[in-house]
Amino acid sequence: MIEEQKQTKDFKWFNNQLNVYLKSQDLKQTKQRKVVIEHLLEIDSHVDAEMLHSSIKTKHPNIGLATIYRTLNLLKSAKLVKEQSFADGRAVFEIDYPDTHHDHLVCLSCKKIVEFENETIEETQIEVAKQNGFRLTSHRLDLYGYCEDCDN
Amino acid sequence: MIEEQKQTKDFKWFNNQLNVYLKSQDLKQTKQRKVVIEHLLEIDSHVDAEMLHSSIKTKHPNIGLATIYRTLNLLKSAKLVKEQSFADGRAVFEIDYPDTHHDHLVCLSCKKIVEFENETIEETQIEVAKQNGFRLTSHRLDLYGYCEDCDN
DNA sequence: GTATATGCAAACTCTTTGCACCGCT
DNA sequence: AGCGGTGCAAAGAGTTTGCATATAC
Repeated sequence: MIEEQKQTKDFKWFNNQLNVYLKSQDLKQTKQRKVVIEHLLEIDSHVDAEMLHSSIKTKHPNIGLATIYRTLNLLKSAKLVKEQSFADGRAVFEIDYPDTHHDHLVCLSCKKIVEFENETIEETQIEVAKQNGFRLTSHRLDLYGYCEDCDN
Repeated sequence: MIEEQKQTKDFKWFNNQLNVYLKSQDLKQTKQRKVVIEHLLEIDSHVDAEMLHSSIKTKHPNIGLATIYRTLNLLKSAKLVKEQSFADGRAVFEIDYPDTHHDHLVCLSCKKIVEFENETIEETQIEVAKQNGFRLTSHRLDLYGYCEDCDN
């Protein structure tokens, strides 16, 4: 129940953010876009377009993959989701809650992903960029290793 | 001249490493593979397959793109090159000199890539991992922003 | 001589786009 | 009513693969 409340709350917030963006760009809210948001929030971790589409197809078999891609790109423009591309070429998306930047610790054995934040690393990154004449806008840090459970 | 000596030296080392690997796997050394290595060393930075192919086509118009891909994958198996995919989905390759870890600063405008090393970040990463019960084995850090030339 | 490598083109995967129709506002 | 959105299928980009031929060992 608590989960459900949280999801409803997030959905309202997310949907509201999107509406603001849509209005500012003279775009429209649609059933399909709401469905994509619902499923993004339900999954609430890293998904690729295909996975999201399968998840949606069960209840909404008529929503096409192209709409998923178009909606994800729209949400990207609205800065509501982030895109990351991994070594195998697939693009992976995750919700971009504002003011909640985090990096990833990935267990190579059980694939568990732990999110973390570290102020020292963030600050040092800005400094490194500055030293090289760059103005930093974003970064990506993934740490790979073995978690307690898997490291014997 | 110094550059040329360096390249020759690197080529011999690289070629030798590859020969060891090829023998261990009952594979063969070929003209094409040597050409790919030469050009990889000459470029000596991040290349995608297409760029490498253009660079090679001038002198060796008969070497196909498929061979470039096959050779890059071979070198990856031999742990002589690393593959990274950046935000746009293209796979980018670089020579993997042993014991030379570095991270990347990427200009979002001109796509220039600057390599850097930072001891503070490396140490903090190990600590963060430890705090989360992880034993760290590797990591990937990409900083995105705009370089001096592009940031106006 | 035999197994691997190559070149070419076709196939494949992921993502985007063109077009006719649908549905917000 | 009008303009943006959708679904479908086709087109694109990047990469891999099948096959006949060439070549290293």
